[in-house]
Amino acid sequence: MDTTQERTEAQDLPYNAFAKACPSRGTLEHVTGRWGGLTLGALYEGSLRFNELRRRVDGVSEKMLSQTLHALQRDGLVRRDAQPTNPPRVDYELTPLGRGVAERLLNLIHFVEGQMDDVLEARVRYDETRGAL
Amino acid sequence: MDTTQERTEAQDLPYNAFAKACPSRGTLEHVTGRWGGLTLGALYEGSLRFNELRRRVDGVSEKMLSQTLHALQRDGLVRRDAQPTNPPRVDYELTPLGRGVAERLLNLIHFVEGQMDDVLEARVRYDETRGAL
DNA sequence: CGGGATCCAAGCCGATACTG
DNA sequence: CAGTATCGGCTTGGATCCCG
Repeated sequence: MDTTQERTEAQDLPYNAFAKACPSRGTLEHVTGRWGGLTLGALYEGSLRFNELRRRVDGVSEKMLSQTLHALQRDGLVRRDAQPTNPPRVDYELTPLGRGVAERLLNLIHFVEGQMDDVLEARVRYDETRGAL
Repeated sequence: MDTTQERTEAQDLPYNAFAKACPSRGTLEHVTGRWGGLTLGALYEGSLRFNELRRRVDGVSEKMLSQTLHALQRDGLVRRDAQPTNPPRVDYELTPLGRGVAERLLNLIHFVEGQMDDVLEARVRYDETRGAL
């Protein structure tokens, strides 16, 4: 049990996202960023080519997808497999580490999707009371 | 069938975050946004006051915390409990819905924290090969 | 203490054009 | 097909000041 009131909540763990300087925050932001999560989610079903991915992640621009992919690749979550053919063919797939992240992410995504009716209802109630002012 | 080109695009599932127009994307962004995840995570252990929360979520500004809290409250994930005392006391706590989201979020956060050594190592490898150019 | 309002810098991100 | 480079608008988000 916890006698001290100062809980860092992870005295035994080396990384703590709640601390400003922790590097896990950066990775978390790549992963939960606007396109990071959807990109990892899309790749969970299997490897995809650049433009396939673009169509899957509806609304992402070339630039942002490219940027997102680079960040994820650098963090070791995505692997890039380029064949020097003509026309070029480049496949992106999750690393084992990426699969672990994507799994948790999809878990969250699906949960939220499943609760959207409640969320939308809550919004209406909120806007009724607050928006009336 | 769908003769018009304006597709509501979720014939089998009610919500699909991969579709550009799906409202779940908005909620997902509140939840996975820069401060949303950490805020929900911090509240998972119990209700907190505004400035307690601010200290927990290291680095967040008043403005962003306030903004984040409003969005989460509107989505029905956080409840605000204000006592009209002097000085004022306002407690924030998760709703049952918020607990469900926070659980999945913490799952992701802890997983990433646990893999940071691998991530950092991957970054070094990436920078060695690509940064050398 | 618990915020709201404002100003301003940094960056996110899309559109476009170009390369291999 | 698979990207990179650049420009520019719009948003994000921090700092500051203010109020109940």
